[in-house]
Amino acid sequence: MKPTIYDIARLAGVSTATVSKVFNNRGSISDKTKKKIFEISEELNYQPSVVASALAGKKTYTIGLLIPDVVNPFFAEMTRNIEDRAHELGFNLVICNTDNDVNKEFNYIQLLRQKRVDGIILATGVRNDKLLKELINEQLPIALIAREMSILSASTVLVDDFAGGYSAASYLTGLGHKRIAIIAENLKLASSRERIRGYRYALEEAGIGYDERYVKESDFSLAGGGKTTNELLDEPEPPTAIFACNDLLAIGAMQAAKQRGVSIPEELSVVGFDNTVLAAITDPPLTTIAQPIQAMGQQVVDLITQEINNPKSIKQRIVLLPELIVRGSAREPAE
Amino acid sequence: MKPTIYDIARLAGVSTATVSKVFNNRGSISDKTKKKIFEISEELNYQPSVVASALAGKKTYTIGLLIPDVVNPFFAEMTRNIEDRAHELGFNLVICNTDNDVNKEFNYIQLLRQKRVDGIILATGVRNDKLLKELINEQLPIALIAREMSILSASTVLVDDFAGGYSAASYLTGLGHKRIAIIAENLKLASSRERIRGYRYALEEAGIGYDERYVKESDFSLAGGGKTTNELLDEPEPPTAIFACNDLLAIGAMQAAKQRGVSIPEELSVVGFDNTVLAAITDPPLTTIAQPIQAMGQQVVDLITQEINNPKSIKQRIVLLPELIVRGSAREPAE
DNA sequence: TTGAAAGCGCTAACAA
DNA sequence: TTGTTAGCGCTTTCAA
Repeated sequence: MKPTIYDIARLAGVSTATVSKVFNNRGSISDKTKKKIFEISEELNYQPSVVASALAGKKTYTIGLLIPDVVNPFFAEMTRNIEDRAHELGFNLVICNTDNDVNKEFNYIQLLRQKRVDGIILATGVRNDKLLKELINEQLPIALIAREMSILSASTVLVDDFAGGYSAASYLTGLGHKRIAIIAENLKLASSRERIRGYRYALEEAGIGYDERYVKESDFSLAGGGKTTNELLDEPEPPTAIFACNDLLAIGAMQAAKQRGVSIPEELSVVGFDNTVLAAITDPPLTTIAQPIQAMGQQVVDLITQEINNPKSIKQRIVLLPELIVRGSAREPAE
Repeated sequence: MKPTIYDIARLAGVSTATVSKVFNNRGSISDKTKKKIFEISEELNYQPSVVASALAGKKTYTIGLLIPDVVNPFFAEMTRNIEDRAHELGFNLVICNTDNDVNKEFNYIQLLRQKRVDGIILATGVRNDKLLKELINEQLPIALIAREMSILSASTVLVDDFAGGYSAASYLTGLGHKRIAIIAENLKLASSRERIRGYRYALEEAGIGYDERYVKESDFSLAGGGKTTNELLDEPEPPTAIFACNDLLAIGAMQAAKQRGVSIPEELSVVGFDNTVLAAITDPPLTTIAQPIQAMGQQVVDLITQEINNPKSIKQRIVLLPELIVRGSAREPAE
């Protein structure tokens, strides 16, 4: 059998309380007993049970992470950065792929509650307001990353989507483009709407009218980006530049354009969003807006652990600035 | 406070034993009490504590997953498939990014033990034999995916690397290539050696001598693939085809070749391995060897849960066949 | 069909 | 500086 605190106590000739104190670094224990306890623990390869410890009122030291899909490079990077920071602070991460499916989200959240995770990080759009309010009432620390949730008073880390949309579009107007299209992922998302607002602001600033024909919604996939691009290029006055609201859409756009013989960036400029690993791999490499994903990951973890350690700590909303990464997929328009 | 089994029992006018039985579907309880218990649980939103349940001798229903890095698309897909299957079977996944670092591996494994996970899936090359033996002795179910570990008697799921190497190389010989190079990730890995062996076998079968100058080791990165490719192309008799042992290396190879004006596939054919999402994104799209990653993920989870549910179940070693996916990065040699 | 009670491994008063 | 002891929330055996 696995050794328990009792075994250690017995062999060291002390009480379990003493052993517990040694491992938790509380109370004052003589160096001599400490040493003895460590020696014996070492020898038996004692692994204190966080299950028992959690039941006795301490934390489980695990955090749940709900994301749509780790295969999506943006979320993979998010997961990595969150996990890194969590690990630094002594927490493990339980990963949950929801595919943005309401039922899965609900199911995972229930499971995480039963596991008594110390907190939940949401990168997925949980639309079940009732559930969420329950969680908050239950005092289960919740933090949001790259997601808005107005009804919810929860700590949040986001990127300034307006600024992102603005810098993408103004980069394109700066290059001299007049017909600039935007492909957004899901117009219901606050982030999409903000990016569009930034785009619009940039166009107006450049004295270019906002033209609804150039604003498209697409499902979140390569194929979706391609399809929408074809629609755009079929217009009588096709755009000379496309700003896609994420890298995958941008790549779909590039592929579709190439397929019909439209060369990039010569005949069509493309700008993406997210700066995932994919952006460095395409040909030409993708000019895109980088989300400071590492900082974001670190921040959510810091916010949520703060709340875990002090339930009445103030909830914060942190907005980080995105950054334009110029690579090769955009340049001045042809004529 | 969160409702406990006592609250439910009291309100339902029964004992905690009865409530426990109802939730675990054991013993025989009258429909009437069952109904009552469910109603009350519903009302209080009772979430049975798996922490307490685990302490009382049941499972934690969580599995640890050690991978080098989720950002690597191959491991992201692996993680996704494993998580999906685990979730289907009622298990959660704790994700651990080790960067193939021995210390991190050790550290994570200790943490997972303390958390009393029901099992650990290893996709990373834990080189600490002593640790591993301890785990086995401790009866902690371990399963390996895409990794060999001869000393270890643990359930294993792998792809037939020899067959993979063979089919990549024989595809290239079939196209008429005579000077075919191979870039492997880490010659210490059994998988690399097997792929090389398959490659060699195909060459010999085609009557082409095995030439050591064409066998290169590279670190696992885009840059590594690029650097190695440059070395290869600098040879007096440069290869007309490169088989890279993973997609990332293959893409690095393509990028390096393009950069020096060598066009793909006209002047240089490239074949990858893994068939990650990246393969569909490059230009030209990458011809590569697909690992049946979904089946592999499912199988490891099935193997490990089998062992979790029945500690003396027989350990298995499952070998799946890879498949050549022809896209656009390889064709007949020029002259 | 139901319940009493011991125990899982640990923590935290409180006492000594 | 160390120990006693009562839980934490659940499961399970045995009895009723």
